[in-house]
Formats: sequence, structure tokens, C-alpha cells
Amino acid sequence: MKHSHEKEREVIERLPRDEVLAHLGDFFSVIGDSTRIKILFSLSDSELCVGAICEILNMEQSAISHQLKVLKNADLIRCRREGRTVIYSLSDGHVEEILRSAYEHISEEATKHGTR
Amino acid sequence: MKHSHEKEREVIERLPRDEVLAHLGDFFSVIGDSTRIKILFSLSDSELCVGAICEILNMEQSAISHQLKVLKNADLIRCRREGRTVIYSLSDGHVEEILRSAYEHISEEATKHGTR
DNA sequence: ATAATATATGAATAGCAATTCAAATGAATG
DNA sequence: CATTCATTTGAATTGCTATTCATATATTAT
Repeated sequence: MKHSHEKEREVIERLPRDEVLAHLGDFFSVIGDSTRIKILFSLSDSELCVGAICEILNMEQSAISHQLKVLKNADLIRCRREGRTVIYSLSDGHVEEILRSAYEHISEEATKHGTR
Repeated sequence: MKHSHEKEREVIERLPRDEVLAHLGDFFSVIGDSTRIKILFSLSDSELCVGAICEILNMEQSAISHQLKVLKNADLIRCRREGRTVIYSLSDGHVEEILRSAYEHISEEATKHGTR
């Protein structure tokens, strides 16, 4: 008798709106890149200018600049100009919180599987 | 006088190990896809067989199966076979927690920017 | 105004990843 | 055991995205 589709309909109804899910996907894909993750962790330590970030990540300035733009468009970081340098910082504590939360998740997984 | 590189060195030292950062990036990129997000949210409601997920997302079975594999490889979901159907469920509460946390983040951003 | 420093931008390339298509596997059923 | 149902798999395709290269903009100093 195949199945009733009732359960499916209920699940669909409880699902967040497509727009929200898309936003969520965007958000995670922005932080789902090792370069950007490094930038975020670096900034969680202290605000930094572009040049400093390049040194820390050991990457070309252009690449960093492009990724900073992605992070900025996602409102995860902000910047202010100071003379000819531009200083970036995290835009709020929420991002850090999510990073830490996932960081713990990863660590737990690691210890569980002995991947240490 | 350029700058001292001291700050940079300190930041580098405090950074989690590359391996951990890579793991984190992987983790977020896995959930940084709207299809997989939908699957995860659906499963947070109740365990589901593949066919049901296809109906809920209105996508081809093969595509779903491929994505389920990705989620499984990342240990975000697990499955058990029951007759000829395979039933998927979230592997632990941690994932849900991170999803909810980000969900709130997104919601706050939305209200802040009036994007509602 | 010119040069030097710091950052941003646009176009091109190259690598990856999501979906589709076709076929394979696994389990139940006549 | 042949058939049907549920799911998986591999290969091909197509679209996306990170990085590079070259160039542009902005700020300060000479």
C-alpha cells in the first residue's frame, strides 16, 4: 500500500521557510571554507589589518581581500579605515559562539574516534 | 616602520591546529548546502526513509542518496535498514544544537535588517 | 604632481561539487 | 528464480568558487 504521505506533509509544514533555509545554507557555506575559518579565528583573537591577515595565513593579499569581501557581505566581519590600512574585526559575538560550539563538536568527535 | 610581526606570531600560535581548522571547514561546508540543510531539518523532526526525503525535498532519489552519503560520511546522520527501506536519522543532538544556534543567528540578523 | 604603501577589484583559470542518467545491488514476493 | 520495490553507485555534465594576475583606487609623504 505504498505510504500515506501524511508524515511527509507534516514534516514539510514544520520545515523553516525556503528563504530561511537558503540563508542558513549561505551562512554555513561562508564559514565552510578553511581560509575563511582561519580568518575568523584570527579575528576572534584580535582585530587585524589586511596585511597582517596575509602574513598569518601566508596567502596572497588579493586572495585575502576577496575572502574578506565574502565575509563582509555575509555580515560576519566589519572594517574601518585607519590611514591607509583597513582594520577588520568580527561583527558580533554570535559568530564566535557558533565557531566555538562547532569546535567543541569536532573535538568530541575526535576523542570519540580516537583521531587525536 | 612597517610593523613588528609580533602580534601576527601570537595570533598564529593561538590558532587551532591546521588539522582542526580543516575539520571545522569540512563540517561547515557539509551543512553549508541548502539540500543538506533541508535533509537535516527534516530529520530533526523525525527519522525518515529515503523515499520520504525525496518527496519532502521534491528531488530525484539519486541526488538525495548522494547527499545522504555525504552527511553520513561526516557522521551527521546514521541509518538502519528495515526490510527494503533504509531509515535515516540524525546521529546526535549536537548537530541539531548547532543548526538551531545558527537559525537564531539568522533570525536575529533578519529582524535587525528588517528582512522579514 | 609623483612616488610609495595598503587595499580592492575584475577577468581568467582551475579545481571541486551537485545533479542527472544509466546501471547495479539488496530485499521481499509470487 | 524472475520480478518488483527501495536504494546505491559510478560516470558524465554542468555550474560554482577559490585563487591568481594585472590593474585600479585610496591615502600619505616627498
